[in-house]
Amino acid sequence: MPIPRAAQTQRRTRIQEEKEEQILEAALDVFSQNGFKGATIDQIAEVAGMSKPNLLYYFRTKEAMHRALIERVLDTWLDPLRAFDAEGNPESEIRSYIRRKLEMARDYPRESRLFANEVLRGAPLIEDELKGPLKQLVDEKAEVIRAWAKAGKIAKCDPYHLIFSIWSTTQHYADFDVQVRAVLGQEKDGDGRFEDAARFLEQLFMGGLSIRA
Amino acid sequence: MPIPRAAQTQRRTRIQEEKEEQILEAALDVFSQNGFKGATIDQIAEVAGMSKPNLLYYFRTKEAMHRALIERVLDTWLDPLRAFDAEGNPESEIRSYIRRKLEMARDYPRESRLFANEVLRGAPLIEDELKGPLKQLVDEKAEVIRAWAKAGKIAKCDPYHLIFSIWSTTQHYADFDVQVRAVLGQEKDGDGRFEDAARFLEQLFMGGLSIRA
DNA sequence: CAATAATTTGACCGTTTGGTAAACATTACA
DNA sequence: TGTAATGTTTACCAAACGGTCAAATTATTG
Repeated sequence: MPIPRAAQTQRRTRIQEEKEEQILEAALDVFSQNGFKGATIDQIAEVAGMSKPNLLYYFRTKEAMHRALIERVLDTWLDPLRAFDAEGNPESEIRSYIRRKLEMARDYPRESRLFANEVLRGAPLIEDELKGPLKQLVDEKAEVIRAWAKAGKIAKCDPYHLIFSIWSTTQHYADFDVQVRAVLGQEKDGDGRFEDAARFLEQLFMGGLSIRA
Repeated sequence: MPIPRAAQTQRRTRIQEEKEEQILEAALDVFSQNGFKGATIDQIAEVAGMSKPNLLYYFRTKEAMHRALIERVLDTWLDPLRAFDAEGNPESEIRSYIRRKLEMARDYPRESRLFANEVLRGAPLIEDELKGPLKQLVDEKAEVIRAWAKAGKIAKCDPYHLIFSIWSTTQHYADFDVQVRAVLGQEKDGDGRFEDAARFLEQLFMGGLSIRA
């Protein structure tokens, strides 16, 4: 048989592992910068260092590539929120959640932009993920926050919007990086802006939740 | 002469005004949802209710359309920040800035997404605007905030990151609307989420800046 | 109303794009 | 080592795309 596509085989060969990894790495580069429609298979193939048909041997369509990429990244993307611990104390939990999210914006900006692009155009590929697993996870953590508020450990506030605001403020430094750099100017060009942001955001959220440091 | 392009003429006819308006309105729809590369001229023409060559009679290229659109929108987009008044008192100024930005996210989500798309892909068209006029405006307002902090009217904080955090938290409700809806579920489907968001954000920023309400 | 300028359209063009077919090369394994 | 499965490449296709052109239509004005 001439066409046993990689995706159809039962066991994955060493080559499959390597090449798929290579492709997804390249795809992350291209998709995150140009969005789904803006990215071309040729571009991804070039970055991955292989021919277009070879690439399509591993992923049958552009959409299949995008889907595989997003699903893989989504999983690790939510790790910080999953680490949010009901048993811990509010201050350190919220503090470290902000810090982790900010570190992800600094260290994995492509992943952040990939999501931003996807959500911006209506999240056609991950709608179910958002309404299902994501909502469930957020519901769970929102309950934790609400309990903290009820116990008087933090100020009463809407836990959902608290989570949204942590997401947005931290991811801003990845998604709007160009704008942030432009406004801050060249003097603050290294990763110093992340430290400043961390300091500010801690102050903002600790104060906003009436937690004195 | 057969081709006196609209853009080249000295005076604008009534028809030119109307059609260019029509086109930019349609372009806003399409560009904001699909990004620059993802949008097609045919799509815009269809939404605008005219033929593709007719559209290209008013804007010679897709990029010209995009540029015209972005420049026009950018101007009104910064109005809330411009309204930021050094003479006013910190509490009401920051409060109303947040409120205005949130209203814009609610009432002009397409404009917000247009920018998000543009900045996400590196802002090739507005790089100069960002580094010039925008930076200048932000610098100016940052100085106002810094003065407030120095006078003890608000807590000491990095004014740039304060502005970034207001931008990100408010625009989040336009740019990530799909995600917000998915997480909040259907029960909170009307514009109620904006009121909740406004309440939360006021609490967050007033507390974060040590302003008691 | 005539004539000139402005606007609109259908047909078309070259390029880019996502994807395929089939021949060729390599690897894994009996 | 031979052979079947896996992997790679060259050449190609149809559709979509940005944009052009000349002809037809409509609006403006002397």
